[in-house]
Amino acid sequence: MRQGQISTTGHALLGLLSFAGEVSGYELKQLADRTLRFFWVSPAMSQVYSELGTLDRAGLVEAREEAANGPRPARRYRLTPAGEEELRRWLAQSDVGFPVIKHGVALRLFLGHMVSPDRMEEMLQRYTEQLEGRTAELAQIREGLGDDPAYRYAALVAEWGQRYYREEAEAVQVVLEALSRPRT
Amino acid sequence: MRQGQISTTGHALLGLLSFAGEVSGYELKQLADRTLRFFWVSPAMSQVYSELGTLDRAGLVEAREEAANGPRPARRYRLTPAGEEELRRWLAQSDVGFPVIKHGVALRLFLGHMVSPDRMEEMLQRYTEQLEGRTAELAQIREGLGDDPAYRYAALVAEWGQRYYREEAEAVQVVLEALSRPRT
DNA sequence: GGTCCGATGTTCCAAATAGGAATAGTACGC
DNA sequence: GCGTACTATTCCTATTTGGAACATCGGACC
Repeated sequence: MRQGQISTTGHALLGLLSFAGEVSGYELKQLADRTLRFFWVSPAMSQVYSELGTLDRAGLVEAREEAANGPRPARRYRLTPAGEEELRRWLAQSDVGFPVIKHGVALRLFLGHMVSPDRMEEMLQRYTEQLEGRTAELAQIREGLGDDPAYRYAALVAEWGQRYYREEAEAVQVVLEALSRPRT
Repeated sequence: MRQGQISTTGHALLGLLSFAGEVSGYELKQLADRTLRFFWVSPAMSQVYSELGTLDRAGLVEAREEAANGPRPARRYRLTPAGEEELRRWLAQSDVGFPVIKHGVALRLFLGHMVSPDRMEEMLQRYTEQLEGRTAELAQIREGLGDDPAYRYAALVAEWGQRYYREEAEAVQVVLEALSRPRT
């Protein structure tokens, strides 16, 4: 939890800023929802703002107040050289924990002895549909990235994600089949 | 976040208690580390105890103070009928969110433009090793479950997990190959 | 022109979670 | 008899979540 002062979320936001140029907290949250969400928890609105405050005080991002006479004034943030340095340092040094999953479907399957077969099947079916939706979303994102070398790594992650969703869908089918077989 | 008074973690603990019989907070945490951890966040020690307190006050678990003259006295908890009912209700009614992953490896791959190729490869290699370790752990657990119908669902989850780890390992290999190809 | 709606933009608050440190008693090997 | 590891619980702090509340702007619509 402790690595200097900046949390993992803080570093993730620095990472997004390294793509984004100059954005408001609101836009940063939207960017997180379009990217981070697929492999990390997209931080809450409130956390985006409080984290930006922390990063600002640490000199890792720079805020620019928009002219008050323009449209909707907003504070826009961008990465500073110190911020980029900190991000590189973190990427090089921080230890990479094993992924943590909060898998509600697996949790409920685990407690299957307390769930009606109908409900279980419905749940798995619904998950399959959600997976299709996600796959489509990700496919569209992947397409949008093209083969622009600037998005090389994002593309790799998107492809990994698509693979994962496909595999999950298959795994669910296997479970459904196992459940439909009468237990010995 | 709000579903009566009991959090998701609370319900997960109720679920574990439905397997465990009568256990102390410490044992419950250990059980969570051996089971829940593979598909959910294993709650912190402190949270296990505070959650047990909440569940107790709600009448969903029952505490029994061990005789003070015995060995290490411990408060042991077991599920009450009301607790089982609540668990069934929750399983039947609560909505099942799409899984959330905190995937440090994917996060760092996403930010690959700021990571040295060596570090990236080392990280992916290390993840592969961790996956092998986890697969072995899970295989052992799966074996321990045998084909006891009492553990039917646990076995399904364990098999799903093994599948997932295998797939992750393959996906990492694909990424490693893509990275080793010179970019066009 | 006025009015409603949805998107933008930010702050605030309460609760849940995470991650350990601190504290103790007990068992067990040596 | 002593050190070490395991059992057991409590406490503290920081992080994270999930929204409500507030305000402003741009268009759509009548």
